[in-house]
Amino acid sequence: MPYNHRSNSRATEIRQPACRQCEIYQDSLCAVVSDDEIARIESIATHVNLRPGRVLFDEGDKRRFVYIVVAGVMRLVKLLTNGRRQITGFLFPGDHLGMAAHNTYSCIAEAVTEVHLCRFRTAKLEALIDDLPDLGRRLFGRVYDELAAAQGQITLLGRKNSTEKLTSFLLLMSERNVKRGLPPSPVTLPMHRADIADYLGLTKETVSRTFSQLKEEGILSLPSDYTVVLENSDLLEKLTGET
Amino acid sequence: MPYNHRSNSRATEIRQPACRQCEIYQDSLCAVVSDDEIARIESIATHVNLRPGRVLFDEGDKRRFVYIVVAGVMRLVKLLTNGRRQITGFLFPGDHLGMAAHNTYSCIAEAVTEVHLCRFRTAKLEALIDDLPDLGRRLFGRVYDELAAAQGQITLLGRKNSTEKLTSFLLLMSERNVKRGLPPSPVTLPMHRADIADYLGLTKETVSRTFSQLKEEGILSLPSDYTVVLENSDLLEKLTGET
DNA sequence: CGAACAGTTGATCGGAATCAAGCACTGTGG
DNA sequence: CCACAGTGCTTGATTCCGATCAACTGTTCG
Repeated sequence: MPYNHRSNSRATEIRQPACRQCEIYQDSLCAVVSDDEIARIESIATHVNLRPGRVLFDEGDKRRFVYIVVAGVMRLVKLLTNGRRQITGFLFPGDHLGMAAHNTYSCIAEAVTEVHLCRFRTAKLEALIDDLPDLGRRLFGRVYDELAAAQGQITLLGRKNSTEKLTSFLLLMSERNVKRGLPPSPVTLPMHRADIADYLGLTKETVSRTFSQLKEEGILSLPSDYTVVLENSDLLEKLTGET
Repeated sequence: MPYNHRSNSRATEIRQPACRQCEIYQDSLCAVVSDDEIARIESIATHVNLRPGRVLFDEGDKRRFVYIVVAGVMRLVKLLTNGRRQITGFLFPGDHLGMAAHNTYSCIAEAVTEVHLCRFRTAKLEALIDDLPDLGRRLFGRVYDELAAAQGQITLLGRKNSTEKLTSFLLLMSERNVKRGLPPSPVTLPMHRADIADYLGLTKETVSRTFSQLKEEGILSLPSDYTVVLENSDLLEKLTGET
């Protein structure tokens, strides 16, 4: 399994719900200012760990919990007939999952790597949101960001070719690095080729071929299967098909 | 132009902002209970009309206004190099557009038909949302619905073939009918074949061929280019590729 | 060691795109 | 009034990109 050698030690340990010490709390919903607010969030939080590949919830399950990813990576999956699979998103530390207007989950949530989650009872969190307007506003902003990201993904899937899809994906991952204060390259891919394929609407063979082609052209190099060095970001950006 | 013969008379007339008399207010954000709330919404609303094809705002424009569709249909568009175009969504009466976490619009908004919109200054609406928790909650629910719809569209674009795409689209339009209290069939398509193609990630030729094939198989009939009669909904549903 | 798994590479196939022509309807001007 | 240009839809012929099928490599783990 990729990535886990890096996250194993931290993700498996059950952390006491000490939000102030949590390394992601500034980037997440829990980025609150007052001690009172954080205490109230803390009081309703419990914790969950997941091994790679494990299902957190299924499409259609009763929506009892909302989660925040503390460590590791999750994937959201939709299934079609013939075993076709679409990954609608990857979730990284600070991202939340399980919020919705309906009382069932709209897709499957699975662990890509070893994962550590913060868990909230839906009703309790929603009550807290009603009580803490700042929390609601932050959640609001998040959801709109997700919606904008979804529009980007729709455009990618509907109109981009395989090279444009993969380069767009790599740039997105690189930008994630920068947001976390890391250098844009190298990019560490926590997921397998098949997951990248199911995210980009391709097959793992095409993903592999496109990687090889970009390597051939000197645009990137692959020190390992899960580490991508962006050798020419300018050229990479030109290949995304975006205006 | 399709559809306009039906909406012309109503959509072109400038309506006084009398929310209680507005035929979509029960289905929209403005579905409030108290007279005070509706009065406050009314007080910040102005009105806009658009001819088919006109651009309401461009991607990257400063986000000054939020809109609600009162009559007609809008499309949200993203452009790529080579003039490629992806429609990320169609907006019908009761739908809103222009809400976001950022201060620029994330895509182009254009009128498909003659359109009548309610318009709100971003800052004023956001202040009102802070003031009226019910309004915020309703908006919240809407956005989550949009997110779930986007996940469906992602799955459609990533993994469905042309027949599955078109049948899924027609069923979606049929369900819209039912929600508005209309019979599931016939479905009136307000947009051209090229718009359907750019929504489904196909070409207009493929859309046309797929319509012909479904007609051939007796699954639907086309009294006109813009009217689809679903002759066999059960079979149509089986063709969507969904589990 | 060998089975299982992930990734790569090669050969072939097929579905949708592309290129092109024709049809139906609409609106316009001589 | 009718010729004709413009627009949108359909249908046909061909092409091409990515899927599929298959073989092989390298790594991990029991």
